[in-house]
Amino acid sequence: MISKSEKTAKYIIEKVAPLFNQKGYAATSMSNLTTATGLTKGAIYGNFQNKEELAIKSFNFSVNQVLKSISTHQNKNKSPLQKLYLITDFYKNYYNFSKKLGGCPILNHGVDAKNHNTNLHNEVVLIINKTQTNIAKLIELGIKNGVIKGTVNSKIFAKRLYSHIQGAVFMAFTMNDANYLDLAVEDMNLIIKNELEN
Amino acid sequence: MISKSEKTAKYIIEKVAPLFNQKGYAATSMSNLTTATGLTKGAIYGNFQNKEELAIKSFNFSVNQVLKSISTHQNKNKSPLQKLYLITDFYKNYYNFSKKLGGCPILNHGVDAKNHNTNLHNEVVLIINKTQTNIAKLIELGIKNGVIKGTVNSKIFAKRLYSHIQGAVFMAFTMNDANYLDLAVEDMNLIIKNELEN
DNA sequence: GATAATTTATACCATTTGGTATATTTGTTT
DNA sequence: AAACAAATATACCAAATGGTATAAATTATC
Repeated sequence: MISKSEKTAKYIIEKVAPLFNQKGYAATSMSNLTTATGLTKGAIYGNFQNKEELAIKSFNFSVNQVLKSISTHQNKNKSPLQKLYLITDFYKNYYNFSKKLGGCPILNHGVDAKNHNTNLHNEVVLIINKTQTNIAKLIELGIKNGVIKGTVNSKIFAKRLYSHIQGAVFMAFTMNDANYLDLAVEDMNLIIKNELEN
Repeated sequence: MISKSEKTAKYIIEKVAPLFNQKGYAATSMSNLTTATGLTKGAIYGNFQNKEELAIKSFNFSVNQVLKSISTHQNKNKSPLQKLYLITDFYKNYYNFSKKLGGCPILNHGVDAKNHNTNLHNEVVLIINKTQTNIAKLIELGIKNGVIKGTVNSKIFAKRLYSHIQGAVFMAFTMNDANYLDLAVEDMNLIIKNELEN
């Protein structure tokens, strides 16, 4: 049984997550939150300890939207190598996808939280590490299966891949030009082919 | 002859630029500016129309620090191809370099200004376009000189290169790990060698 | 349907916000 | 040094800040 407050808490997060994503932690005011939700401060503070807790839960909500969508996309193929290609393929549409979330939560909170909220920033670092670990695991599995070269350093490759992606995400949003993502995906696919494939 | 106010205006910008860079436009308050400068609001508003003008001039100050340093670094070699390598080489130390500025002004303001100040954001776009054009020009010159393949699309290559760099900058700062820059530089040098060199 | 418990709205708090008008200080010219 | 101009400090503004105490309304239990 889902309680009333659990429902409103979820409702608040959904309405508020894009705001934090766009404006950042410090620049998102309580009045921004009340107008976005149509609720009052009483309702918000009744469901969350403070602005920080709400911001962190909102960030995790946004990130989960991304991670779930990547995961679904990856289910199209069983091979670890093909799953890597499905990651890059996912980012082809990431500009439009993340626009609905108010931009890329990793990029935006990564830059913003660094100087505004340590706990939120730690959360960003956690997610990045988790994602990179998942990429590294795919590579390790590919090596085990014999489809990926055994000489590849999986952790280093994951860092390179993720860095490459986030660069394109930043450029796409800042320049309002999704082509940066297409170019990066092309690059990454070539790198995967040349460096990973056996 | 340099007037008193010109001197203080410069002084204010120098003191204030790292703040805007770190905290972003909206989250940097007037009191932040007065404590950072040791001056009062009267002095600041006497030299700048408003917060926006100060923020834009601060951004341009920070960016010029970067551009000047790249330019100096590039003077080490005349060849357009080698000048490209000197760009990637510059970014090897960019983590420590830009830390002194309060982080990468392009990255930070690119993300922040997008949702806080249109004029400031336009300034960021301008600088990125300018930088990419300079890279493209180097490539064009290299093609003319016969050291770079004539088949290369200079503008596309500039986008790829810049995107790659900024991704590493973002990751280095967010993860507090300068190694991302080393990895990206390695990647880019290889791409330059394989795709550009005749 | 009355009572108790949970959830939301209201009213308020001291502090801070960006910005301005004016007073004071500083620098320059004669 | 007097008079003037330029630059900075002070005092103030209404509005907004994050947060809280409490009142009102809603929901759940019996």
